[in-house]
Parts: sequence; structure tokens; C-alpha cells
Amino acid sequence: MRLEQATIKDIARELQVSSSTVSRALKDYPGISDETKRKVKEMAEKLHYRPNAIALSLRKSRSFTIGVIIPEVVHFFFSTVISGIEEVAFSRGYNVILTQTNEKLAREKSSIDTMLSNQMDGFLVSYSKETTDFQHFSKLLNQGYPIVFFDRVPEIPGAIHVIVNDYAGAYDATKHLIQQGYSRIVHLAGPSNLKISQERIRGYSDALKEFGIPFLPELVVECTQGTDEEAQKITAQLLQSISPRPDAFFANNDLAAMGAIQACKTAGFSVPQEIGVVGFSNWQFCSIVDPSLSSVAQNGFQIGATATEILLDWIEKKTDPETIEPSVVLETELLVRKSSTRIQSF
Amino acid sequence: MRLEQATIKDIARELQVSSSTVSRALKDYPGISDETKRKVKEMAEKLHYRPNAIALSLRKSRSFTIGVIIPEVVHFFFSTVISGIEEVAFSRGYNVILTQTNEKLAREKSSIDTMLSNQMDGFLVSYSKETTDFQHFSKLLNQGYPIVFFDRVPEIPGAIHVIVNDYAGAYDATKHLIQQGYSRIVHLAGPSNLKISQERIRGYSDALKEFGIPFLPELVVECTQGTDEEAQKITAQLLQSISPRPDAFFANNDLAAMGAIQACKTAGFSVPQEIGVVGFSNWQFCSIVDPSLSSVAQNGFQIGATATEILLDWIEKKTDPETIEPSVVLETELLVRKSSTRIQSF
DNA sequence: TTTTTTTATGCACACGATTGCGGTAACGAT
DNA sequence: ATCGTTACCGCAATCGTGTGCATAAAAAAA
Repeated sequence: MRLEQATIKDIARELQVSSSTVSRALKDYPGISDETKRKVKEMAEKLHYRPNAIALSLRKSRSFTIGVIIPEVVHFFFSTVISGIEEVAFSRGYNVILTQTNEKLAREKSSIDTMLSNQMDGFLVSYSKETTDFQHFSKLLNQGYPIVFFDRVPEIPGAIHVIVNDYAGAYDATKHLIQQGYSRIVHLAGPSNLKISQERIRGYSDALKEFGIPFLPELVVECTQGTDEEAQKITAQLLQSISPRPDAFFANNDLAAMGAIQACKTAGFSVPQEIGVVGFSNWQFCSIVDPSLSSVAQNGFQIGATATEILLDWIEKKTDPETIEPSVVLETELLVRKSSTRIQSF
Repeated sequence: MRLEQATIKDIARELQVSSSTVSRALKDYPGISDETKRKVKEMAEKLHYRPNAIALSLRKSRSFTIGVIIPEVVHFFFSTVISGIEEVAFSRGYNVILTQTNEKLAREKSSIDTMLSNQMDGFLVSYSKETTDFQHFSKLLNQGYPIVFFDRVPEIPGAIHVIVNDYAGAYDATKHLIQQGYSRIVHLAGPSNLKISQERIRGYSDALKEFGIPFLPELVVECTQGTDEEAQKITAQLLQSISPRPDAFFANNDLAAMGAIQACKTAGFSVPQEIGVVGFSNWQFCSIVDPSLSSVAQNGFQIGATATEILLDWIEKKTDPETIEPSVVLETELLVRKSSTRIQSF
């Protein structure tokens, strides 16, 4: 049996005043005597009064809550994004409701449904791998709901994005490998329906072009799942089937990069002396594995924080959605570690 | 300008009936003609009617939302717990509001405040490292709010816990090291105010005792932060200062274990031939590092899922809080990998 | 003293949905 | 013609808070 929360009415009854007076006194409205204000506040304190945010939401048609929809929580990158989101939301007085889609489209849609029922003030979304049609999002946008997409962003008119410069990240990584003397560079790519995958391929390809290295389609292999097991298999196979053998791997994510390293070791090649490897994301373990893994760092925290700032400004009408930069691109940073360093520059 | 959500009143107006009729028709109440029900449902469909969960919450004094308070999101273990929580909550029709305390007590308290304002139906809590006094929790409990603690659990009467068998996990790990022929085993312990740290020390100590190995206080070192850097420093120092030198490290977490391994390598010792290492938690990277890291797995997903099941049963009064097992202890599993295997048993 | 202004407070309704209670037809039975 | 029954449906209050408008009392101006 829960102890009842004290309400404005309780305070009003105790003090023999109306609840409107209490409401105004608590918010220091003009036109309430200091004496009354004092009494009201004292009584509020005494009764442990806490404003009922639900009632407030109903009244104001504002919930001060944002909905976050992501593919998976158990993912270093996404967890850092969540952290950034939570940090900014908290500091600006908003709640965060979280759902993961487990990469399922159906789950994505039903999440939106319940979130709409719960009167979210806005949405932060990174869509699932299954999502190829974006009507459920564009409908929301057309209805005027603020949505900011991050990382995985759809190509629909009016959508606001926060992404990292995948192109530049991939370009930098590839260029670095080339400068380290690797030339037959495999790209373990991500799911081809994601724009980030396409951008990274583009960066990879452009870097090759710039250094006069031919782009070979057979050196770009899609790793659908992005797990280390998958990458390990693919790498092992590539080392056998391609001739002359690849001498570097640029992976779409760090897990895949680790898979590649393992496969190389198993096949008897040393990393980085014979084969160089670079990952993407800069997961926590990159610096503690052996050899330490070079990786393109994307600051998840900053992505989350930035996306949330934009969303909240939008919600609070500080910014007209028309004037928002449709796409905020954060820079990546190539962190060179042992896995790709065979020329000691120091 | 957001398009207005259709309400029951809108449906009522269109159909020239009262809103009570609409409400009842939508929920298939008896006493409403099939004809009317059909019309109402059609109109609801047409107007894209979505029940306003906020209004419902106000009416029912139930928000169908649970508050989750954890130290940090960017932590493999906690992210798996969140995943388990989210999964169960979603399947049972509840929302999850997430806050991280960043290990700050003040943040913990203020999170509780805003969650109370938002009429959470219950709480899932793992408290911060700073928390030594639990009044803010016991007050909640006394007010009748359902709270289930997990991982880090307070010693207050009436609190429900979901934890793993830290004692057994530590015992197993230590026993394993002993059986592999290591005898001067260092324990890199966690913050001493956390019960989990104490339990692990107990398990470590009991395993030594059982095998007749003396417990040396200087071999138990507290790693306050639990980072790899910290563990690396401490390990390096221990390898120098203690004589005869330690030949194994059992770390309170995997990151610390990795730090220990690095320090060993730097000092010229090979793992596992000369020095064995076991971690705790079984983070994702354990299987992909070299040497792969033995670790005590604690199933975060299961912890989160179990805690949520208990909480929701409690909220829905399926179980009387008096009858709830005060402490659910999930078993750990020692995953033996290369970092602690010098006796090939196969 | 009367009129005007200021100050302090209450009334009533709104937000959206639910629900106990009661009302009103229509119909059949007496 | 009257009553009882049944089938449908509406009124109005409720949850907790905020706010425009009216109003009473007090103070100031006439």
C-alpha cells in the first residue's frame, strides 16, 4: 500500500486556501502575499510535496521526455551515444525513454507507436538494419514531430542528421595503410543498404585512386553481421583465394578487424609486419589488445550529445526546423597503433 | 506546428455520441451495440486515434514506466543488463526511463527525485560508488515503492536483490588457478565498500584456504578505479616489490586483468606460461584478445531480465512483496581460456 | 465619505480518458 | 393502459495542475 503523494489540494486543504493560490504561491507568481507564499512553501516542504509531472504533461501537452530508438544497447558505440544523450537530456531537464529494436523493423514501428502514445516531445533514432522503407519516419516528420537521426540516417526530405565523416575516416585509414607500404588492401565493408557503409567504401576507393592503386572489386567484401567470427572466416578465405595475397585489411568495425587479425595469425602471417589492419569505431579494447588495434575513432558521446542538443533546441522552438543545418558532420580521428605500423617514424 | 492527435472527443463529435460511449466501444464493453462499436472503431482508424497514455496514467495513477538507475551506461556489463531490462519491460508493455549517475551520489538522489515526479511504477537500481548511506532508498521502500536492486545491493531491511554468486565465482577462479599450478596469486580487488568486492575476496580467500595456501594480505590490492592503466601500474609494482614474485593475478574485472597482462608482458614474463591471469565479467573482448582471457562470466542480460520480472510481478501485485525471495543469486560460470591454461588437459 | 486603484484570492474550466450511476427509449407481458 | 425488463447510452465527477476572469477586501485618491 503506497503512501499517497501529497498534492496541491492537500496543501490547500491544510491551509484553508484554494488550490490555485497554492499553485501560484509555489511558482512565485505576483499577486500572492509573501505571507501566503511562505506558509504554502512551508506546508509543501512538510508534506513532502512533489509536483506530479504526469498531470503537468497532460495540461501542457508536453512530457519533457524524449524517445531514443537504437538497434542494440550492447554495442560499445551505441552505449557511448546513449551516454551522451542521457547527459545532455538530464542537464536540460528531460527524461530519456530507451528502446532497442534488435535490428527488427517490426520492433521499430511498435516502439514508435508506444512512444507516440506516451506523448514524447521528440525522437532520436538510429534505424535497424532491416529498415529499407522510411515511411513510418516521414509520417512522423510530416505530423510535425521533431526527429533527429544519428549514425544511420535515412534519405528523406526534411530529416535532420548527426553523423560522422565516414568518408574522411575511411579515406584517412586507407591512406595511412598505403603510406605504411601496404598496397593490396582489403575492405571488410558493412551492410550495403546503410549509407555509412557506402561512404566508407567511397573513402577507401578515393584514397586508392589518389595513390594510383587500382580499385579491385574483389577486395571489397561485405560483412553483413559484423562479427569477429564472420570476419575471421572471410579473411581466411581471402588469404587463400586471392593472389597475390592481400597485405592489409581495413574493416568496417573493430570486431571485424579483430577477426581479421586472428585469421592472419592463424594463417601464419604476422601483424603488422606482413599484414596491416585498421578498424573503425575505436572500441574500448583497441588499446589493450596485442597488437593494439589502429582504428578510426568516432566520438559516440559527442554524437549523442550533439543530436540531443539539436533536438531539444528544436522542441523548445529555439530554432526553426527550417533553419537547422540538415546534416551535422562530426570529424573522425585516425588513431594509429601497432596493428598498422611497420614504418617506425620515431 | 504539430498536427493535433485525435482524441476520444473527436471521435465522439464526428459520430454524435458521447465520449463515454466511445471509450466503452473501443474496449468492447458490454452494453454497447455492435453497430456502434463498429462505427467507433472505424472512425478511430480513420482519425488515426491513439490513446493518450499520459491521461491514462493520471487517471489510473499508473505510468507503466519503470525507472532504471545505474552508474554508467558505457560499461559492457551494465549495457547487457539494460538490454535484459528493456527486453522484459517491452514484452510486458512497460517503458524504461534510464539515468546514469556517473558514480555520483548527488546525481543518484536527483534522479530519484525526477523519477518520483514522473510517477514511476517501480525502480531498478545499482547504486553509485559514492553511496554509503542508503536512506534515500529506504525512504522509498518505506513509502511502498517497489525497488529491485541488482549487482550492487545495499544492506537494508526489506530490499530485494538480484546478484550473481560473486563468492562462488571468485572461488572457482582461484581454485582453477591453483589447479593450474599457480600458487602466489594476487587478487586485484574492487572498491572495498561494495559488497561484491568483499564477496570476491572471501571466495578467493576460501579457495586458498582449502588448498592449504596461506592468505597473504599484501597480495590483495584494491583497484579503486578498475581501469587497465591503474591495474598496469599496480601489477608492475607488485612484480618488483613482492618476493618471491606473484605467479598469477585474479582481477576484479576484465579491464584490470588486461592491465595486469600488459604489465607482465612488459616486465618480460609470458602469460600463461610464467604468470596466469583470470578476469571477472567476461567482457566481449575476452575471446578476441591474445592470449584470450579467462574470465568469470556473469550473465548481465539474465540479471536485468530477472530483476525486471520480479519488479513487474511486484508492481502488478502478482506477488506479495513479503513473499518475494529477498535475494536471487544467479550462478556465474568460469570460462577458461588461454591466459590461465598452462596444463593442457586435452 | 465616496470613488478609484491596488492587492490578494477564489471560481471554474481545461487537458484526455474512465466509470458509477442514472436515464430513456422500445418491447413484451399482464 | 400500466408495469417491468432489457438494451443502449449520456451525465458528471475524477485524476493533479495551470490560468483567465471575476471578486472581495484593503488601500489610496478624490
